[in-house]
Amino acid sequence: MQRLDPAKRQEILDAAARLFAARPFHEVRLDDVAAEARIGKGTIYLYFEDKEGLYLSLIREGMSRLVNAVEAQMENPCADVWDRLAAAVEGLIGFASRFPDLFRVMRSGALTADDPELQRSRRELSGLIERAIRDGNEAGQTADPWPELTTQFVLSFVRGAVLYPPEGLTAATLRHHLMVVLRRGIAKEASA
Amino acid sequence: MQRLDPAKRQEILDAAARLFAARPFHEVRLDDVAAEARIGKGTIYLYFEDKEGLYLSLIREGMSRLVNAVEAQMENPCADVWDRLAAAVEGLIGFASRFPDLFRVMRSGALTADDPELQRSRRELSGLIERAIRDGNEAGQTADPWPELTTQFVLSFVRGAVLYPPEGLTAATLRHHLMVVLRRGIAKEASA
Amino acid sequence: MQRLDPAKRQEILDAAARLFAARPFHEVRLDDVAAEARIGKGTIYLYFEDKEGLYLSLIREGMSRLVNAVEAQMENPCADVWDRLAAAVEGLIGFASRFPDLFRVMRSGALTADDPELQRSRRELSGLIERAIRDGNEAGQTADPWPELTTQFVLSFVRGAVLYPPEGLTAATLRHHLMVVLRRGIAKEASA
Amino acid sequence: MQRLDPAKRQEILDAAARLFAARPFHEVRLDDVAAEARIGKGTIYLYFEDKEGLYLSLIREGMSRLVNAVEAQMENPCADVWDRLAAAVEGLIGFASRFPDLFRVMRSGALTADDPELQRSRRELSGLIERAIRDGNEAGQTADPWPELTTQFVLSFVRGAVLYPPEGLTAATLRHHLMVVLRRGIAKEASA
DNA sequence: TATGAATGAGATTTCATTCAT
DNA sequence: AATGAATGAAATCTCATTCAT
Repeated sequence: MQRLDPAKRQEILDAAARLFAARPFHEVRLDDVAAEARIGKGTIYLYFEDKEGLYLSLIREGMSRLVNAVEAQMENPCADVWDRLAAAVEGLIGFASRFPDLFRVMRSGALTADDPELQRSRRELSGLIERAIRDGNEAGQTADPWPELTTQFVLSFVRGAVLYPPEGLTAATLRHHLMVVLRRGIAKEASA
Repeated sequence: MQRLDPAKRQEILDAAARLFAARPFHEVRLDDVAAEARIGKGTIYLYFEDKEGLYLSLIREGMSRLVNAVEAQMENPCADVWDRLAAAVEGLIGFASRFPDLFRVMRSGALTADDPELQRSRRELSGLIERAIRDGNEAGQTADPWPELTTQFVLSFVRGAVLYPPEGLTAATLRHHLMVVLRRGIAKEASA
Repeated sequence: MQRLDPAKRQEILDAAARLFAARPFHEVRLDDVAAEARIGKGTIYLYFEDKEGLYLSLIREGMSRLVNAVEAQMENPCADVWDRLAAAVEGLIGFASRFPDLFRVMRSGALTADDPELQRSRRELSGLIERAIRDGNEAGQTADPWPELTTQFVLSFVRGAVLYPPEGLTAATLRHHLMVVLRRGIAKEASA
Repeated sequence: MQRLDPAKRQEILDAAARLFAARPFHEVRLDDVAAEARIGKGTIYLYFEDKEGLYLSLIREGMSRLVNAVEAQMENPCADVWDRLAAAVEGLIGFASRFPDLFRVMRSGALTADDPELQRSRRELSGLIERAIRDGNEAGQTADPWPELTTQFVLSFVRGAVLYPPEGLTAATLRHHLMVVLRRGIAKEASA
């Protein structure tokens, strides 16, 4: 699956992202994907196992890129806890605005329940945020008895805000409000 | 479409909830639904327009029940803001634990983007929580510049916890933790 | 696979026999089978797994009927060796003329190499003829050092004569000539 | 279509023989043939019209070689009838053991019913054996009322033995047994 | 000449929906 | 009202064939 033209492979993935973002899986025809990518229908099968394989590749590679993006934003591990959390949020929101279709598909969560590679990515992403909180707990900056829960909250929040954005919400406001609530919510001394 | 045996109709919905919770829409066959509900396949068409109609009914009625549950919990409008928010959270979590399959389907968000009735329900649910926060703002108990976002936060928190529950999380713990974070996050005093 | 209407199942098999007899497997479309059987295309899948399953069922059941036909012809086990062999040949030729399409498909031998049920039937059919020859050997009527080989010869001969019949050949002549050659070929005292 | 490298053409035919011997026509992909012959898929089309053309060439040329082989064995026309028949049998069995795959494909009889060139070859092959028997009849060595059927018998005998060989059968035994049965079956004296 | 990526016609198969019972 | 056999439109997928390199 590494032969052939990687650029064309990516074009197919891009086309698929646009279509899967706009319609649920079963309403996207491979004919449409081929037309959107301006290739023949059979060509898809040179690059992907089948329709589900294409969908999974899209999500897997998107998830992997998202993890990398968040990791890159948080890269300075010595940084302050709040900086690291802000970086994580920035990474998530930045990814969502740079690849809105892909993010939409990834977050719709269909078909992906039990793919091991995806579960690994999900745990990796959660791990990045959890670790920041745990470090904060140890450093005495935060006092969060349920870091996993807070992590899910951050991820769900960004998801919700990006998929169903309230009227007039900017990325900056979203980021700011999330950080405010988060800071107040789990800081050691309730911000006092 | 509303006559016939309401109990049988509900059995079909229950069966559908179980299956749609476990698999994406296009992997659930009406044959499966009929078998799960122990009725003939044709019977589904006596109670529902078609497959999508069944799915929409499931979500619509679930959403409507959820709104009612939350509303019932919050019914005393004069109550303290925190009591009202706690009641809302109680309503959400209670519903999610009583109807886990249904909640899972409702929160997966597939196929439901543009149904007007659903949008109304969603706004109604959000409205209940938003109104409590706005009342809190006016009463000087809370100081939240973005009630809609905070509402989204509450819903996301429950969603994340229910769909991807951390090991060993109980409903009581979830409720408690959410209320702690919420209180710290938007209480007036906290920003004093 | 035993539910549904067995008569309709047989009609599908009959239609398939006609088409598979006239064209090789890959040139027979399920559309054609459905049209020939005057049913909808999907109905085939109610009665058979898939195209190959239909083909296999056709051959398996044909083979089973052929074995029964030959067995029935030979049913008197005390009979003279030559009578039994003549009966076997009669059974083969009779089956071939009663079900020419089916026989043609069965003998074309495509796709059937490694089906266990078919191998069993084939062995059973061979066994009937072999046993007659071995009994003949023991009774001192025949002296055939290779009963299996002779059995294959009988089967191949009938196959060849039926699939590629020489100009002007009648079933009676075929039967007569085969028996003459066979009798002379393996009788104990070379007919002396 | 006859230029290009004859050795490569033969390699393709050999690869095709191996594959067509193991699987029915429609299960052999040109991809497989190309891989087996270690050439590019497009190259096949330089040497053959299309897939069916390749298959027909394989059988035609195999049949032609078989006829030549049998002809060569029988080349002394003045020889004794039994010697000529033994030579024919020797030619058939020798060919079958030297080219088992090719023989298997040729004898499976798929797709070749109405090719004129093949029919000519078939008649030629039959003719060689028939002529020997007719000469034997005229010379008073044999007394066979149905030389065509006897020819069919010889061909069937070899076919059956090669396609479904009994345990432990050698070419020599096969040849010997066939000649014994044949001699008894149609010798003049035998009917005296 | 040789290749194998690309193609798309056309095959198999699925499954929501219908309807005779 | 209830059923499930029957249907066929429409989907996925295959693979012989082409053609730019």
